[in-house]
Amino acid sequence: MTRVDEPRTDGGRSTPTLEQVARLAGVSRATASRAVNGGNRVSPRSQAAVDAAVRELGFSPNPAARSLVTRRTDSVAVVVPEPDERVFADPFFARTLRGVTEVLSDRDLQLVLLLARPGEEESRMLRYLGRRHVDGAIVVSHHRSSGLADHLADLRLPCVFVGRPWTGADRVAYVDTDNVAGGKQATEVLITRGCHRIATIAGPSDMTAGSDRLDGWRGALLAAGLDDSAVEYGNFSEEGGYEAARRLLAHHPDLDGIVAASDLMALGALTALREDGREVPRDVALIGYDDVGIAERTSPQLTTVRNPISEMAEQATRMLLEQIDAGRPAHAVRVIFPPAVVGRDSA
Amino acid sequence: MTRVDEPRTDGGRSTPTLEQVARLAGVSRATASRAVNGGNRVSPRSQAAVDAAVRELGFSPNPAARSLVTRRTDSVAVVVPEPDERVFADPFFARTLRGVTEVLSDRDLQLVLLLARPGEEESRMLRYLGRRHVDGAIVVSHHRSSGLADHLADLRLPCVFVGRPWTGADRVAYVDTDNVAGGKQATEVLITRGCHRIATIAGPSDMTAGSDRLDGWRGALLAAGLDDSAVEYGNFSEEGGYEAARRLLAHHPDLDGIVAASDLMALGALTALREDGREVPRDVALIGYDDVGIAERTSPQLTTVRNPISEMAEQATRMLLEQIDAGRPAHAVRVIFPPAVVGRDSA
DNA sequence: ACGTCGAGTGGAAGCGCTCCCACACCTATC
DNA sequence: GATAGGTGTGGGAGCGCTTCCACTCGACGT
Repeated sequence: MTRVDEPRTDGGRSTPTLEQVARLAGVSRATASRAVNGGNRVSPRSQAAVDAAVRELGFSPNPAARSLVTRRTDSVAVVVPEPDERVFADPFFARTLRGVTEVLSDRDLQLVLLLARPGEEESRMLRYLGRRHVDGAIVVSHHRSSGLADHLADLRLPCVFVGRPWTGADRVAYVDTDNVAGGKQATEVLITRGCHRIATIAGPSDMTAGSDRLDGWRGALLAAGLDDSAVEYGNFSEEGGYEAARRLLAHHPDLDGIVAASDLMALGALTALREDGREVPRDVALIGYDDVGIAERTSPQLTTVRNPISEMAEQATRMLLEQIDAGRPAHAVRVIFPPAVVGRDSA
Repeated sequence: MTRVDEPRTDGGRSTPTLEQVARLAGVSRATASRAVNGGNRVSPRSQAAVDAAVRELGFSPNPAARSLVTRRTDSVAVVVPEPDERVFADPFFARTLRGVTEVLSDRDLQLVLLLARPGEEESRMLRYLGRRHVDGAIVVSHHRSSGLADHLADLRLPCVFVGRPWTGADRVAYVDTDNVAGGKQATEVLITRGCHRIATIAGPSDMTAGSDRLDGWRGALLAAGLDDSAVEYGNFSEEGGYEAARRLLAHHPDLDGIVAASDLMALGALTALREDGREVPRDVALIGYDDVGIAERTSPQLTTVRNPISEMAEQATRMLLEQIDAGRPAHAVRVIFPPAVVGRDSA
């Protein structure tokens, strides 16, 4: 009984092709293709035959072959040009991602997460995008990020930025919150409260969110005729906030209000204030920014400014889908969401 | 029919193909292909000509066309069958992802992150994997997850699980830590300390990490001739730990030691103990698990058990690459890492 | 001088799919 | 009855790439 062994490379069973489906269903490959893709202009009879064949063979279309001809990949990238892994710890990022997947799942598009630290990884990422491995990209840009917006505009790849990019903001679409307004509102809360000496712990100056919030703080103070010299910078982290607060206390011992550009920095400030024997909000009123979970766990609970993160992400994704649908060229639209003060106990 | 060949759709400039590169370089498409792909069996002359043409045209190979023939996609998935977005907040996850990208970047493979809540999203994910959109998958499986291991084994898709899967553990490769040993070691710390009434706040029983650590706890107690009846379950979260600790205190007021299956749960227990007027570690010794950032921020600082998370992820990825390189069939290897107690102040 | 070899090359055959087109075949409409 | 329009269908031409194969051509042994 000499039996010729099955080809071992595939374990005997190679993946079925549309050709085989068509043959089994007794139709042409063209009809089988139509049936598989939603059944436009296919008779119920053929449709049923193809469906049965697909089931029997366990057929699933080869995405490479498909996108070779359709010129679509049915996947979009979420680009995170972030130097360190703290992004993950950042609830902002998680929510953004959820917002994106939410919208994407309606359309059966796949999400490809591209993490890239600046440098070699970033250029690899640009290469990846340049090959049009994806139909479009959502860029969660926290940083000045080496002209990513311009790069993508040059590539003519549909893309939407979450958060205004530093450069190339006029060439790509983006969604953002009005950070100037948010900084202003936060400051006004303290002004209304009767604070006279209001400091700020600003975010990194290489991030639009940081510098915009600082501008808002400044605008509110000037409008109220107050001094705007008490500024210290932090990197959005708790430690940064702690250090900045200590510097503020050293240079401006008379301060009675602090606007922090993030809840984590406010948390650090809280510690510094406590150490300095100042009670919040009695001695110093404090307001944070972001309202992503931390603010309600501090004591006192943090008054803060909330951004509609999920909505932003969903909006960005919808805008991306529009671009993808409406042919390649991107359009420099922008959508700005309003922030909202969430009053709690610290101010 | 006279065809008017006016490709306006591309705005004049369509992406260059290998054909054009070859023509410009004065070689055949075959040679151009070889030159582009590492230049095997290509004369320096041809190589230089092709390189120049590639640069001039800004050519980048079409990945769809390439994978249609090579049958590789040069990308691997990280699968996260997690019901909610807390995964992102989990430092464990972030570190895993970093470990994976670390190894992947050496090989110019792209990471595709697949998030899927059980249910519709999960079946979409399986479809995606079934189409062999990726060359392989790393599964970060926290859950009993509907027989994912079996599914993937059926698909004959190279894959490695991080954390032993509940079912199908004999059909897929996985890396894990020895959670039984970890639970045992943690418990032994308390025993050595002189605790007599040692309770545990166990992880969810639908996760191998949870049930293994519980087994370790039990084993240590029995070996020491101690009672193993003080068990409460939590979902690895702070709140869960708090509630579990309260139940423990109610049912076993004489307890003098608690082994928590996660640092977050230990944190919750810390609060419950404080509320109950018990001092840690004087009245009750407490030990956590994971050592991912939280443990050193509590007061007292948490004694805990550390897992080599990055190493696990890197190992898993390397194993996946081996599978991918060595043809399709997966091999049911397993690599178990040892946990290590990190002594701090709480026990 | 002969064969032999390996390096370098181009022709051409696909990979599996979509979609244009031509062609039936059926109603409506005038 | 002829014209128009719609529907379902299959043939076939690619999409852009890799790779098998056949071939040439110098360099080398004998």
